[in-house]
Amino acid sequence: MSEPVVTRFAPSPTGHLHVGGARTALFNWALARQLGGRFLLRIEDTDQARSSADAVRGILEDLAWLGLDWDEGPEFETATGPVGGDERGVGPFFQSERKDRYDAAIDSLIERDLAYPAFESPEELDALRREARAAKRNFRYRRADGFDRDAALRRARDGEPHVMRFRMPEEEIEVEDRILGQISFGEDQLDDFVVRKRDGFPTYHLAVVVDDEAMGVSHVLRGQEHLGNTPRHVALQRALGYREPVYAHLPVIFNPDGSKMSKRDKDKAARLAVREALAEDEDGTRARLAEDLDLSVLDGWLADKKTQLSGGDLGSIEQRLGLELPGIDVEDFRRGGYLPEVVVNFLALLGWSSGRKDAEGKDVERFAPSELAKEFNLERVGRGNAKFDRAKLLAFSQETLGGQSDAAFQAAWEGWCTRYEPEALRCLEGSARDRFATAMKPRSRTLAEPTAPDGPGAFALVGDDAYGFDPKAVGKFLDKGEPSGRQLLPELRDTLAELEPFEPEAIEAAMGAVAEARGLGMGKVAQPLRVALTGRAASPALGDTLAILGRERVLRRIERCLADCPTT
RNA sequence: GUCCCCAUCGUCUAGAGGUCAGGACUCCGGCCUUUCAAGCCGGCAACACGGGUUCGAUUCCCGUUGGGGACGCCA
Repeated sequence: MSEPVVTRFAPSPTGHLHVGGARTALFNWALARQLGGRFLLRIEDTDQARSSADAVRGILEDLAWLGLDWDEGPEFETATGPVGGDERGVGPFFQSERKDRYDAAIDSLIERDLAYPAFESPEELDALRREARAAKRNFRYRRADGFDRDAALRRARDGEPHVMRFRMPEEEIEVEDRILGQISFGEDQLDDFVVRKRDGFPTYHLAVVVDDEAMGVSHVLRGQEHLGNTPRHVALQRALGYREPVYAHLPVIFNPDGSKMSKRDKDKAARLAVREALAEDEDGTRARLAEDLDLSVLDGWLADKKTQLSGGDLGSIEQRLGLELPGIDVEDFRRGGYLPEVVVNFLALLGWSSGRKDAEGKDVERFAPSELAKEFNLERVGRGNAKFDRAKLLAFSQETLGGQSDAAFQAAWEGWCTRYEPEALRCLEGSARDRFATAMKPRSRTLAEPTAPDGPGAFALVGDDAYGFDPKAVGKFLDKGEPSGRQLLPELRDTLAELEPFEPEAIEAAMGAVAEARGLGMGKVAQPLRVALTGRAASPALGDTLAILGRERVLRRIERCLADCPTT
């Protein structure tokens, strides 16, 4: 009888969930769903220095927002109910709480002389590595020939600082990867890696193997950067008498420039910008950043490119320095106004394709999460790395938004506003808000665009005397013509002042009647009005534009235009 | 430097010996129209190179080149 299917996502809580991690989580989730197995979430917080409770919460939130519900793992309340738990009793799911299990495994290795204490300091090892590099050699740690096991064990027991290293078998290790095929690693490139750190915590390699066994993980789906770790894990499994899971390594996700998309990209960009700003104006920059940042933290971060700042700190740097940091975290896309199902769909296509065509012979590439859960498979995961194409993501987003019902779009948009732009909602009430949302639907690629300062909805959100007039539009539609748009405005104002009801259809009809009475095309009336009301030559349909603003604001704006708009 | 992985339009990809090499995104036209969008129609654009194998290679093999990843007491 075959083992039940269990997949897992095992992030380390050192920052937000980024796109690469989200894709890994998604594929694990989809595979578990497709195979009727369980999807498990485990928090890998064995790095005491870099883990934080905030980061854990952030990752759970991001996962829940994406709709990747986990069957086992930390308990969490989502919009659709609780997720997580420990039905099979395989928890806890925080590695920091499982230390005794790792110790037991390590002890069993030590007893059988499969692991041993090593006393080199990090500095010594560093020197050895540099030396090897300089001599164009590869550094591999192997236990010395004359190693005195008893003496080493005694020194360790006596409290001398040490790590425990695993005795990597001196043989070639073959890995069967479900995506990449057979891969073999020569004995000469494997070394005695650390299984227990100086601080007593297990390393990732040890912990992952122990936990996957204890939790019955059957399929390990992870990024290709882990490929080289696999022989270590396999060797450990064999030494410990564990089952060997199915391995599948996912292609890497790239930035548009071809570099690997990394959770550290934002820090990288910010660090660069801060350095530049510092070079230009040291004191001024420091003063500006000090307003909401701890400068000692900042200096440490500047000095060590492996450290990451919190999202909040990064955000304030972004703001203070007027930068635009690259979006790589799930939260960036949420704030950017993308629907979770759009993000999920797009992520799914980064490395996977259905291979199906529709009736017209077009590739099927739009998938709801539930469809992914049915259709996803390892066989159709590609081997080539993929660039993250924001333009295509945007197109997906626009198409999805446009395909929603007016009510669904509005609900999603209001939800986004409540979280990120509550002010905007206060400018628009009742039917004006409904009309605004409906008018924005085909004009928005994301939920953030309706309220964007230069977006299609800006005209309605700005004060009646706060918008500027585009000189080109004024020249063309207000100043030119016989009669000029400007000359037409008073009549339009008077008509509008009396019009009942003040609604799109009636407005369009009334404006059409004015045009017809004067023997003009609709454009001769609509465009001047548009410019007067919005300052620009482009806006939603005329009736909608006026109805969204409402009679009062329309009249006020026409007056202002007549009084203040300069002639070109 | 060592090891590992990868290679079809600019990007994401379909293709599993014989196809006009298909689709999507981007870009460019056109239609629609009171503007901007949306929508509809159309267009540009690819098998990295060199050897094999084969009647026939985008497809199989080898090499070259190019890209990427890993070489932590991070995960």
